[in-house]
Amino acid sequence: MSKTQNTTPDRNTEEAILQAAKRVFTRKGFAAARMEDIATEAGINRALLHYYFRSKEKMFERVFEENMSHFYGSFISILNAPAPLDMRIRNLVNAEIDMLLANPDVPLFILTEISRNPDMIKSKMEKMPVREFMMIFVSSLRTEMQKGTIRQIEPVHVLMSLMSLCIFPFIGKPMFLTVSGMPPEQFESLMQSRKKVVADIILQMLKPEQA
Amino acid sequence: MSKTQNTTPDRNTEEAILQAAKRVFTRKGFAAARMEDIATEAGINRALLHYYFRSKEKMFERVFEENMSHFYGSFISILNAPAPLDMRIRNLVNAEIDMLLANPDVPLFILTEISRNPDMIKSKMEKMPVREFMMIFVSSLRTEMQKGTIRQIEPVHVLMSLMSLCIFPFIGKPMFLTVSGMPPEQFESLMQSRKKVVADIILQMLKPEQA
DNA sequence: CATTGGTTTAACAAAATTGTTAAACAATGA
DNA sequence: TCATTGTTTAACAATTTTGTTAAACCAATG
Repeated sequence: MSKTQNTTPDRNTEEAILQAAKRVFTRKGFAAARMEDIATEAGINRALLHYYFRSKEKMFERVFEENMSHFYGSFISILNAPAPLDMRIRNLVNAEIDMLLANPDVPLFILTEISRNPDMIKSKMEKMPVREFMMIFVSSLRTEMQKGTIRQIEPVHVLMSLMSLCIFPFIGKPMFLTVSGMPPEQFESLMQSRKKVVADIILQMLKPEQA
Repeated sequence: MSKTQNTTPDRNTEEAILQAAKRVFTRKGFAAARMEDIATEAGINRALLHYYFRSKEKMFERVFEENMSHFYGSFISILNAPAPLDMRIRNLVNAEIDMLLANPDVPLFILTEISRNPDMIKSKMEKMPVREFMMIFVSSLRTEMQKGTIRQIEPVHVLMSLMSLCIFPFIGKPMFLTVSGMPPEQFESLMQSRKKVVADIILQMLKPEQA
């Protein structure tokens, strides 16, 4: 919110509200988030939320779309870059984990909302080039298999493993910290070391059999 | 609900309500679940829910505890069994994936509720022997490392990978099906084939270096 | 310095959701 | 068959949450 009032629509206020909404929705999900929470987070009162965004649903849509971009955005560009497969995988894992460190609550948010409103995904998904990404990835694997440079393996298991290994630790973080007794500050450095671990696992999966 | 009314408290009705509550809470989470939804699912009306369980919170607690047992239950017994490490890992993965096939919505439910109410976990967790499980697992890995039968590797990464590879596909299922275009009926058989894939990955992680 | 126009708010209204109660009901046993 | 007792419900009350509005406010401009 701007302390100094303007005669033109206040982009800053709108943006500040949207960012507050993003924080609250992303942490709590649609159903548990209260308009009051968002107003407080933005430092204003509820009526103003409706002035800028007519309803809770409309605000949520904006937040969902932004988070969707974060979630899928990191994939896109990397696998197009012309580089050896192993480097592309290492780059992908690094970018993905960096994105997750910057947006740790996004995966649980996205997957929860999708599970609970599966129809939403259909429409939103079409705006995102996710399927293209999948196809590119799968077909580069198949090409390498033909050449015999990697092992015969279902590409779907490779992709599923890659995503699982990167994303799950962030979804399971609170449980993991409690169970392990690890101090929260240490989590980031664990994820940094995890970049190499994950990439190594995936490349090991692909390595031609030898014994 | 029982069609025939009794003069003694009706265990069946109570149980039927609890099962209905479990289905609804597990699919929608606490905040999005409506008492009305649960009543409808159980084939009765709302007042009866309060007759058996005073409040939404109390019903939820029962459901949460049951789901918590499912979530952690499969781990416990297996790693105690005296068998070679590789067999114990294969058994663990098989049991875990079987549990998930029977309760596909449980992980997202548990992790969502824990994220949004981290305090709850502290108290509930103490009733579950999860930490013990972790300790057993970690120390058996360390023992093998001492003996040189497995590679030097952070046990925490092994455990984290194991859980990620098993659990994440169920959390990401709706997204995954949409993105891949795979028909839902095929998901179960994918998970069956995944048992071997996951166990192989973990054992590969542990195999002494050789190249 | 008064008017103008966007901005902000407090107070209010409407809707959705949870929780309560008094009375009807159905099976059992006297 | 009638009274008893646990079961079930419809109607109601309370609370929580979302959405609306009229009026106050403030900066810019003439």
